[in-house]
Amino acid sequence: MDEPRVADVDDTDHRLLALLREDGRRTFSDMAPRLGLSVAAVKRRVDRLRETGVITGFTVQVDATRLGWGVEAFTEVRYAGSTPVGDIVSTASTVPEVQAVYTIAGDPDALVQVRARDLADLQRVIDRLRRAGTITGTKTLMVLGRWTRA
Amino acid sequence: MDEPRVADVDDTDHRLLALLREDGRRTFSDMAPRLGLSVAAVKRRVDRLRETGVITGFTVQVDATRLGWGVEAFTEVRYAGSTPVGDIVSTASTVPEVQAVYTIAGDPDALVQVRARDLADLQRVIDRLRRAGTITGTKTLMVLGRWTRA
DNA sequence: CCTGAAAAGCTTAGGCC
DNA sequence: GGCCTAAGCTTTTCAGG
Repeated sequence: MDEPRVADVDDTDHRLLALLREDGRRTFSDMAPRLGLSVAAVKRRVDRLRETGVITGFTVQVDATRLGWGVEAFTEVRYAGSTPVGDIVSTASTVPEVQAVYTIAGDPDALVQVRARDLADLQRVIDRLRRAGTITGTKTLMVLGRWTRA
Repeated sequence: MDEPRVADVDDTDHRLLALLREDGRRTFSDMAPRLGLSVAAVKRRVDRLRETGVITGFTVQVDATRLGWGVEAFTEVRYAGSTPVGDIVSTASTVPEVQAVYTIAGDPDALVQVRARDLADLQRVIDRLRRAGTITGTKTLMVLGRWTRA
């Protein structure tokens, strides 16, 4: 558990990660010629990047709108100083609509990313968040549009 | 281009997507028995989910901290009413540290997610954002901790 | 229209240099 | 890092419901 915070990652590793960010299902034999390496060398690098914790996993990217989850929002949460940080996270993470919880230095205390079916659903989620711990206030930012890298 | 906003996705599709969210490199033959389908049926479903735009792609998940990008923040941006929405997005997206730009209804006008090497780097990014369009103010929320679904 | 089964070709895993 | 081989996976094709 005493691993270095920053792993040794050379330029080839960065190019490899860029290829996998573009398409996480690329095969080793697809990447090998692009990187100027043998197929086995690519596999060894990917294995090493997983072992050193640089690569934490692979996932599918889904268009939530096409699944009927068309409402996106960020809710800023402020709570009493006595509330442990973990409380808001553990409560929020049980709500399926909550995608991410960021604990923040200063004001607000946390930022909660939400994906909801509709506005009534969003309302329900916010109500639920307000019941967690000793929350003193929330402010919800409705997302109109988004641009995401890659 | 006149596709339905919400695609037909049955329960098996949802279970399939859950498996791929867990591990985007799962093989069809790994998923087939878990879904109670043949290998070919799984492939056909994945192909269909891509064609209908439900699956937009596959990607690798990387621990930015281990790559030396240890600072994460959200910057709220407020700008003059005359500034077109696209301006802030097109400017911000040219900054490599900017991970995502969310345009917001109300106040603030946008929320910019940033990954920076250190605080000096973050400062540079915020300065750059402030020079974009006619920005009237920014407020940066420093991320102390994060919880993300999956 | 949907599904499942089989075969060729390709990819991966692991040992070796 | 490269090369090799066995095992496993993907893709296509074909037949059935």
